[in-house]
Amino acid sequence: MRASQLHIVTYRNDPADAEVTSHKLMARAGYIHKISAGLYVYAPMLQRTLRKISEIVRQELDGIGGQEVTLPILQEQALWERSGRWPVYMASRTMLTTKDRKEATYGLAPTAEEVVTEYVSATTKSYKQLPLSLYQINTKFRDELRPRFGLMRVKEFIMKDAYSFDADEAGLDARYEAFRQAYVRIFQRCGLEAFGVDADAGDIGGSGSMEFMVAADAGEDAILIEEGADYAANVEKAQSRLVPSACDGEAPRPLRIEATPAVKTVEQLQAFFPEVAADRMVKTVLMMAVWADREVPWAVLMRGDQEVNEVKLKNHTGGLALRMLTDHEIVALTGAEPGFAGPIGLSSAFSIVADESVRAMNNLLCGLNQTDKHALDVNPGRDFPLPTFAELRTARAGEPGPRTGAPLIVKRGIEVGHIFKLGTKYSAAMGAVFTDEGGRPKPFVMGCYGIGVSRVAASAVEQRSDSLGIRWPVSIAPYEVAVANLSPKDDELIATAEGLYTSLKNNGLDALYDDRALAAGAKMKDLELLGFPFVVVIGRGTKTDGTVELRDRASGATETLPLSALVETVTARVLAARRGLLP
RNA sequence: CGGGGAGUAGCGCAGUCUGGUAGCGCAUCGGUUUUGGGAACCGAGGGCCGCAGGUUCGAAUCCUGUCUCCCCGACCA
Repeated sequence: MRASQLHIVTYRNDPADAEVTSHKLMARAGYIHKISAGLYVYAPMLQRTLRKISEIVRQELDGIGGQEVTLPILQEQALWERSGRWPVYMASRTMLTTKDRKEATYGLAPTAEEVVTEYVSATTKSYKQLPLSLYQINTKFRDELRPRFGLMRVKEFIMKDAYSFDADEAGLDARYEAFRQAYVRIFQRCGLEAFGVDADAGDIGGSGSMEFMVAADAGEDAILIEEGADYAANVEKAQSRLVPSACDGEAPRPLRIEATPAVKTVEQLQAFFPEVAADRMVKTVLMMAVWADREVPWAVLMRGDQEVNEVKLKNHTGGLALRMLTDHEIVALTGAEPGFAGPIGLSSAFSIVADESVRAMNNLLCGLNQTDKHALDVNPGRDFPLPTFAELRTARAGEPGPRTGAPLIVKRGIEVGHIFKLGTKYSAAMGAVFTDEGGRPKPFVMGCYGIGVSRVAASAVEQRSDSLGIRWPVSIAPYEVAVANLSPKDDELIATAEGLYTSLKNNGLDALYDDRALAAGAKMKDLELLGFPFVVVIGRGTKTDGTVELRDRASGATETLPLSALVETVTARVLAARRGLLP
């Protein structure tokens, strides 16, 4: 293709509202154009990249028996009521909704478990039709609380969503593993350094789930990694070994109650009682678990030097969402100002749970629901009833990992894929059954598998860019090689450039001929910003000694080659790069 | 939704405090000269100063309301 015929629009300034690299570069290079918050035009050049990513996804999923379908984006409320997810998505307000002329309410697909389960239920009646893996590459909608970072978090995005249906758990395990391996290959072929981590299943639900992360400083997720132990987990899910407190198992001392005027936080308490370390304190975190039709206040007892993990807590409560209590609610429910809640004399309105870190503590310091007072040398079981215990702590970098005890390190990551073992969550709820070998109805055993296609493109930019601009992997670059003639008025050089371009195209390369009448510097800057993996430069040298330059955008290397060797060399390079990305 | 910031030409910004004919750089269009690292000169076009109301002889500027966008938190591919 000739660059002069393409809609290429680049800018010299970053857009003022861009924060992260991929947003800045994609906007400057004209790949995206914002229409409103979280809504972007994908320009023609980006469309080529998205098409290539989609094609890699198709090849790999077809390779494990996936079949492509298209599912409706408009999904009626009644269908979501049957799975029980409508109130969940209403509570988190994740789903955009709309009404038709009959005032029937529809959700705009954030994901499609209900629709695909309905479809498979209606069309799949026998175990002989299983296993079945269906996927689509389609627009998804999420009413994000805060869209940001360019294509990273948007209201409308392209997702590949796949769903597997098996007769039993063993089948699901096999399917899940096949998808996991396909995902590894997909991200590798897209030129991304991605790795799998243990993850929370969130609103999708199910028994097991793994996220695929691209390491990048701009990533919104924190991942804890136990080196040498094959353990990596999203901080939402990560565990660590607890470092014991000095007070664990101490011989109980008599209870004391001290006046602590206006001393509310662990920090303030440490200043007030310098002899009591934070890990001898128990804080009482008050949260409201929210359902569609009710709310239940929860009190969480947590060792003073630890933090509550809200995802773990939400899962423990079974609520659809969590929120902080208002100051007014705290006073009404505990009888004390905020900052003085504690397990002693706590209202029975609260459901109470303690983190495992509290289990062995004795002689601890905590609140007793009286303003401006705290209790010391408190002993669980003696001074307040033993609560149930659960693992609710947020694991932190530096703590010993759960496998070998090697210290956890933290990395930032962008979530590009997520796979889930759903089991029978949806099929059982929606009555989606097949007939098994014994002639009995059984719910499908399901898995679901997502890849953020547009996010993959942004991640590639995020992970591989340099100060000059984007560096696309060969496999997903809009064009693999650009031929740039720096003397756009020299007929001889024009002919040379066109000849090279045609030969490269005839060799099956995805080549671009940059025939735009730009000054040499401007043209080179532009091609570097746009991120084509290889650039062939024709100019003065071509005229004087019959050489051309071959530039490798990834390495920054420039080679000078005789004109006669150029086509063969570039073709070999591109083909090698394509192969290098194959597993 | 809570807290902080911003809306002036396609993009990046100044002007607002202290009211008085709307500016700069880049981009765009025409012309001449250029052509290996974001060229030079000459000329041109482009604005409801986010929107609505108010104060004033006069509002980008002051006041009120409202919408939008960005940043920090909860959500997720």
